[in-house]
Amino acid sequence: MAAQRGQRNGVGVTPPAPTAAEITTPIPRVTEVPAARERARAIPEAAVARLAVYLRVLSGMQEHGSGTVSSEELAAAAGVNSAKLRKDLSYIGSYGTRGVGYEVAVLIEEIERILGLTRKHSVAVVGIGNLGHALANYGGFPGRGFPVTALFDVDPDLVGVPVGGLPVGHIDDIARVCAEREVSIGVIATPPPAAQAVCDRLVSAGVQCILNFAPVVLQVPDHVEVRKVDLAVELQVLSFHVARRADNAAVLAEANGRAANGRAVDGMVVS
Amino acid sequence: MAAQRGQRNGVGVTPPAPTAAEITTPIPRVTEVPAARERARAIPEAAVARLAVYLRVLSGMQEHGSGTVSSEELAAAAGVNSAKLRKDLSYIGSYGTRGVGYEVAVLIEEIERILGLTRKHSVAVVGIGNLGHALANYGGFPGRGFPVTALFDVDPDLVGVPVGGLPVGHIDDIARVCAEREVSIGVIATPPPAAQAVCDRLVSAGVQCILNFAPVVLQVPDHVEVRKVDLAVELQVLSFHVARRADNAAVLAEANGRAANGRAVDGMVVS
DNA sequence: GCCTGTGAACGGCTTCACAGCG
DNA sequence: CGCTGTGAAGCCGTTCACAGGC
Repeated sequence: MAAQRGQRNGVGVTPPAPTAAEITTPIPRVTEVPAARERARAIPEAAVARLAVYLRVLSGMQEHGSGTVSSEELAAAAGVNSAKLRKDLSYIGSYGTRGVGYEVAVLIEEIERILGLTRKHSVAVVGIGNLGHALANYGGFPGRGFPVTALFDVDPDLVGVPVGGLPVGHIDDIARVCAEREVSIGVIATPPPAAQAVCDRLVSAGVQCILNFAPVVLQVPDHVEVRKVDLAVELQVLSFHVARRADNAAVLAEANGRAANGRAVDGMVVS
Repeated sequence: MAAQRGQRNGVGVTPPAPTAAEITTPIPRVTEVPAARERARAIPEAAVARLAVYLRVLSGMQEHGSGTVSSEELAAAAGVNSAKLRKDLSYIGSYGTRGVGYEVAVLIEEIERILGLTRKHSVAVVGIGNLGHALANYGGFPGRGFPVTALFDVDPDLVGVPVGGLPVGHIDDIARVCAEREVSIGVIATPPPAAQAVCDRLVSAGVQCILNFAPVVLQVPDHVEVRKVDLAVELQVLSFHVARRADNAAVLAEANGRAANGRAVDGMVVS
């Protein structure tokens, strides 16, 4: 995956072009917790994403009645190695028992706390086409905690039509409706040309987190967090691997032909 | 986001536990191109994903009639810094002109070549629910080059029904149909419990690249490439940022209260 | 003079390996 | 003795800064 992250906006880094705010505000204000005082906020983004995966695996284990897991078991189920898993868990605290493992219920609780899943996050979906429909019908979104509370589109024929039990609103009402329903996450599922404008509207409406399905690089202020899901990119990355595989196969055929008599390098089934 | 990648299976690295193949195969076969001989295969995965983004931006520029771009312009449009862009492009060769920039047409061609987009990649979608419908209707998939040539589901009511102009096939025919239509990419859009079984079937059918939308960690052989798109994870990562923001805001309110008289750290609008 | 291409420095994530504790 | 928790090492991707050409 692939997340869209802006420049790291580290404190003290000179930005390419100073923003208006920086020029016109003579008295700076503390806007980032000083490194010394950061309260374990040092969880790598990659680890955060994995924590979400562990959480899902743990939920499955809890349903199957497991009370305890070792790092080895959990790691296998999550598709990572156990050292990485233990490191990831160590970022959120020490909730395991040496010689035994982790209590499933405890881990679930702690991960949910860290991920902020104890509070509900109201979601708005903008763009009720094929994808928007699918998203709206997900119904409450994965694992609960992300209720879809607003749908928007420009098409007048769609406005008012209920999708997934929720009537579609007109895009011009974004600001008002998002404020009323305290939307904290905006999902953009519009055609590419509309995406930036929709994004701007969401941002002015106070939405600070955006999940973007449109194949467009969104420009947003520093305080807004964007993650993107880009089908074209995913397919093209896979395409790259297909091509690489084909190339390697060609080279390997040749290599194996040449070095047919002696041992070569190392073995691994390639089909 | 976030790609699912197995252990790096580097040549010469002792695996945690030797596989059956390694134990029972006395004569190893070359299955990976030796480091010395690798033909610029050293493109970081992250760079590959960005190349796909550059490609899209470049296509837009070409339509708007631009013949040339500087690294600065292209980088801005793609949302990265220019150093990274130049580094990424350097992985595929030296196609720029010093003092001038890059020719749009040339870059497009070279990136397409590297990404393997000169050949078509036939796509099969499995699981024709909400999401599957949306994917099938994308019609030919982004930017051409990824024609959807097969749809599958278990539901007998769906089999035979045309979706996006293509009749849905039964899941039991995966192997035959994928072979016939030379499917190189399988897309899994099934409910979670079915995902692993579908994946296994795709793999036995010879599909080596999988795009997984099901919230499940797929277990696949080493030679199969899996990328996953995980809505729950994306939302939970955003949730984490919401929570972090809230925490910081609390701490900052306190900090600004305390240090109200003197300058603090550095400025940046936080809303 | 300007912009590309890239070695080198840097930083952050991953892996290792073992101390620490139940 | 087993498994967690973690400093340290290693590795890889990003950023810097400037040499190299046009």
